[in-house]
Parts: sequence; C-alpha cells; structure tokens
Amino acid sequence: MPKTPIASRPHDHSHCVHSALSEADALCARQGLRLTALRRRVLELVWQSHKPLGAYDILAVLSEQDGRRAAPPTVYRALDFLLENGLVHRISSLNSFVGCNHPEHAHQGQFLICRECHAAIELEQKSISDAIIGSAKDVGFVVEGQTVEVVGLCSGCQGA
Amino acid sequence: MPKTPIASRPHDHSHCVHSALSEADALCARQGLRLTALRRRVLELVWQSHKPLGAYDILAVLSEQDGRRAAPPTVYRALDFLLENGLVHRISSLNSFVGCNHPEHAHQGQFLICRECHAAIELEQKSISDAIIGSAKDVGFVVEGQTVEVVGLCSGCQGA
DNA sequence: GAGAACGAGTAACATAATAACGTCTCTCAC
DNA sequence: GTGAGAGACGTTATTATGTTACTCGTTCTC
Repeated sequence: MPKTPIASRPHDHSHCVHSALSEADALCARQGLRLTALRRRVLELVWQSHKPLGAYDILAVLSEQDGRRAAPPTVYRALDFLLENGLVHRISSLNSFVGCNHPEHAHQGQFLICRECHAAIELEQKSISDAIIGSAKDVGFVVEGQTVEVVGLCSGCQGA
Repeated sequence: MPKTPIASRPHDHSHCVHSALSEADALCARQGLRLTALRRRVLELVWQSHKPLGAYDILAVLSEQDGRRAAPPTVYRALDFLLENGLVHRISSLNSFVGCNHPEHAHQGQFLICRECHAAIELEQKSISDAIIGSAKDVGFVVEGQTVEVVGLCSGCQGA
C-alpha cells in the first residue's frame, strides 16, 4: 500500500462540517438571522474545503454542481452575510475564505497558511493581538481591525 | 484662515522622497542591481503618495502625466523588482503598494492603515513577530513570511 | 391584504493581475 | 568590432476578482 503524506490525504471531516452547520443554525436562530438555503450551502462549501476557497470556486460549484443560476453577486452577498456574522473569515492575501472555528464570539483570527498543502490554521492568540495593539498605541494609533496572515510550512509538510 | 485638519493637509515631504530615492540608488549600486528610469519613477510615485498606491494608479500617471506607453505588465514588472529588492511593500488587503522605510535590510513590516486618511504607517516590531513565530511554533508551524495589516484611526484622525 | 424589507437573479461594468510573444539594447567573451 | 545571450520593456490578449444598478418575488408586519 503506497504511503500518502498525511497532509495530502483528504481526511474525512464531514462531521466537522456538519457540526459547523449545526452551530451556524443555532447561532442564527438565536440572533434572529436568516441562514437561507443559499447562505447555508455557501457555508457548507467553505467548510468542506480543506483549504481557503475563492468566491469564483464557490460560484463554479453552485452553477455546475447545484445547477443554480449563479452570478458573482449571489456569492458575494452570501459571503458578506457570513462574514458580517462571523461564520467565515476572509484571507485577503489569498482572496479567499475559510470557515470560522469559533463563530460563537466575535473575533478576528490569525491565520497560518501552509505553502505546501495550502491548509489554513486559525489561531486566536491574545499575545499576538496584544503585541499589535500595544505597538499601535505607542504611535497613537487606535486599532479597529487586524489582518494577520502567515505563510510557512505546517507540521505535516515539513518532512517533504 | 480656514483650519485644515493635519491629516488632510498634504504636507510636503519631497525631501523624504528624495532621500528615499538616493538610498535606493545607493543600495542598487552596491548590489549591482539596475534601477532603471522606469523603476526609479515607479518608486518615486509610490513614495510621493501619502497613501498606498494601486498598480493602476501608477499606470495612469505613467500614461497621462509621463506620456509613456504603459500597460499593466510594465507597472507590475517594475513593482516586482522593487518588491524583490525590498524597496516597496505590498499591502494585500488594499491591493496596493507603499515605499519601504528601511530598505537597507530585508524585513517584512507591519502596517497600520488609517481608515480616515488612508495613511499607512510601517512598523517593525520584534514583539509582534516574536508573538507570531512563538504561537506558530506551538502548533508546529514554521513561519516563512508574515502579513500584518491593521486598520484603525491614526493619531491625527481621532478627533474628527 | 397592502406596503415595507429583504433575498436573490441578471447584466453590465470596474479593477487587479498574468500570459505569451516581440524588440531593443546592453555587455562581454572572443 | 561583433555576435550571442540576458535583461528590460512594449504590445496584445486574457484571466481573475469584485461591484453597480436594476428587477422581481417572497416574507414579514401591521
């Protein structure tokens, strides 16, 4: 049996996807938000992917696989909703999107992006935020939003 | 005399631009790099702007003001050269570029971007880098490149 | 059930970046 | 000097990403 490197083996995380969707259902119900079929589907696609997904990737699936007549605004509106409500994050250095691991509280994560397997690992390290806020304060700058995107090699890809 | 808020007063920093260009000249001479007229002009434009400049903004100036027949590749190639040699930084959340304050040594800065006046302040805080590298190490991730872009209000814009 | 608010389809457009190929001009070995 | 090679830049076309404006139908509210 041929060995497959861990990182490239598409490990089945359908249970993760499922639980993320349930959590999103609950969260939206609680806050009176409408997680429509389209929005839910987009969220599902983002979660299903092991790596950050571009808007046009989502668009392609909606058109080809779901048979929906979708155009860019369809996708971007759904993504805007998901972003606003903390269900996904945007990775601006990749122009793409990942599911949020902790939608239950507002935050902006930090991301470790593997240049080999393209996985994105979400962190939420107070030490990083604090370092940023502190340094900003030193020059009189008030922080409202942080974008921290780190490229490198994940543990699984370092041997290769 | 009408009061103009500090941030919107286009304070003359032609001496900054000039010294940045001189420094670039010296650096390229030292390293045997060719800072051609085009590359130098692009660097000058980036420095002249008080805020991050998009590739197509640069393109417009080259075409309209300089009368040069320029197309996107012209600008992107010049920017690639400047990026590779640490003379400018790219702000990926804005798809735009700023002059580097410390081209003399390789680094990736952190940026504070004012949502009001759009100025970009470059930081180079070891405390931030270290926090990132440390957190990454905890999950076995090896950092190769960092993108830190912070949105907020600069000191000059906080009154408004 | 009338009207407001919202979600989504549609077409066109705007902006950002790259690909592929050609030409010119250096430089440097010979 | 000269010609081969490399590098810089022009040119055309294309791809990728994101937005605007308008429409229609549904749902929510009263």
